[in-house]
Amino acid sequence: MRADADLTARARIRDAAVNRFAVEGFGAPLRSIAKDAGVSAGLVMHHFGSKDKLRAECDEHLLATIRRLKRENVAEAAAGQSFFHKFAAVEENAPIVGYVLRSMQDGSPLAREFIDHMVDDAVGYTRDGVAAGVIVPSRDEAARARYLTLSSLGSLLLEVTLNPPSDPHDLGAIVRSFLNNSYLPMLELFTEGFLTSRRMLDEYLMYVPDPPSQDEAAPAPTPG
Amino acid sequence: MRADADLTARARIRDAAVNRFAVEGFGAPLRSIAKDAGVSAGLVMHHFGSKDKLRAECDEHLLATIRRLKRENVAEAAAGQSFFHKFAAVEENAPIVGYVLRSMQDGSPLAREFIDHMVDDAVGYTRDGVAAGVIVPSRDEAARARYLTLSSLGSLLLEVTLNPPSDPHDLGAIVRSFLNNSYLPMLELFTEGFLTSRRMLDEYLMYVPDPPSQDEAAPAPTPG
DNA sequence: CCACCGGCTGAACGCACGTTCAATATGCTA
DNA sequence: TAGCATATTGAACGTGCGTTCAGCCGGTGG
Repeated sequence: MRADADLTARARIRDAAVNRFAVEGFGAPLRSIAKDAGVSAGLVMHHFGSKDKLRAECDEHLLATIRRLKRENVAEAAAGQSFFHKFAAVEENAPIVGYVLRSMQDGSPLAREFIDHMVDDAVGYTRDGVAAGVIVPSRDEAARARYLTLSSLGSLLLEVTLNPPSDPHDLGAIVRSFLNNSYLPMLELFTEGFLTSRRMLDEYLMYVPDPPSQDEAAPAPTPG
Repeated sequence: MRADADLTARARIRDAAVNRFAVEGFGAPLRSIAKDAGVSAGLVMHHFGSKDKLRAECDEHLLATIRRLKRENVAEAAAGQSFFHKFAAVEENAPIVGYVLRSMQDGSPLAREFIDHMVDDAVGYTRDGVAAGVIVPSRDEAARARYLTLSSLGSLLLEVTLNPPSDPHDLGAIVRSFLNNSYLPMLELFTEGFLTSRRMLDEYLMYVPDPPSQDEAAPAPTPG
């Protein structure tokens, strides 16, 4: 609460932590974070109390940043490619993307909140798209939005996990290449589908109640 | 080598390691693995040399088991649902699934090999399905197979990471509930698509060369 | 001037972990 | 029986980590 000297020290540590966490994961040593920020490890404790508190503040700060970026880019968001479109700007804010991916990797509350936001956004986009007639309606819009979001983020997470970038700057290239490889099959699937007949879908619809059923352990339509 | 006394000790340790790794991840302490197996930590070192060697042997053993299970179930594998169908038997071999998911989570070579196998299987299944006329052809079958496999496995990984089971037996319930929630949107997407017009796909096809183009920035999934 | 207070440091503590080692028990071989 | 290899243990070592602590430095108030 003092002058800028205080704030800059805290901010430097926080940013260094975000970068280290994004690159090495949350097992990154506190001492290397401190070194990146040009301070001692003790000072980190003095300012944040513990490593967990530091991470919590990073979470909070990143969530705020993400919300701001979303608000700024909400005009450009187009239905149908919204999940990916946001990551197109990954080059400029690679640390954020890396941090979020690391959060997904260890299932932190930030990942849960981020994903829930993405699902909510997807619900809105698909609702608009369906209303505009460019997206086919679903029998369970919420389930579809969650399915599409989890598929997109999950496959990205898997790809980055299998090919981890050493330099955080490489993350942009990896994400971009992933999108390039995904775009054709995704568009094909979205416009032409995958199955030629309705048989499997119709059979499934005969077995389960059609309304949106958030269920925990319903008897699956085990074929065979 | 020797009598069953030797084998059982090694095997007990290996199985205990698989279980612990599946439940807690690969950071699980060697001492708790040893306790699960009813032996001392030193004996684990004596038999396996190091924790990494123990894990390598777990990897090897699981890959062999997976290959065997695949061979046994290959008759039941049906195109289009093959990725999921395999996991339907998750209740009986939850440790295997948990271990593989943990491997994906940290991007080990086992995960890479497992996924490459899954992609290869998907290529085969879709080829058969296309030949039989039940699956629509793709302009890049390899890319589609990889896309579908990464999406399925990635979303499952994400779901399990966000809702980690404490008891490995719960893993089956989580996977089953995930499949239940995914099945409708997946079947809808596979049979009815997502977009109502071909515009985005056609526009994309105008911009890129249509033949299968493996991007340069990404390490290509070079088969064998 | 002195006293104080917060930013800041380096050294040290304590813990959990992988690993090593000397010692003991249990066979098998000659 | 002696002798030797193997299975097994408990204690100890070394390390990396988060965290604690006593103290230094610089500015501010009295």
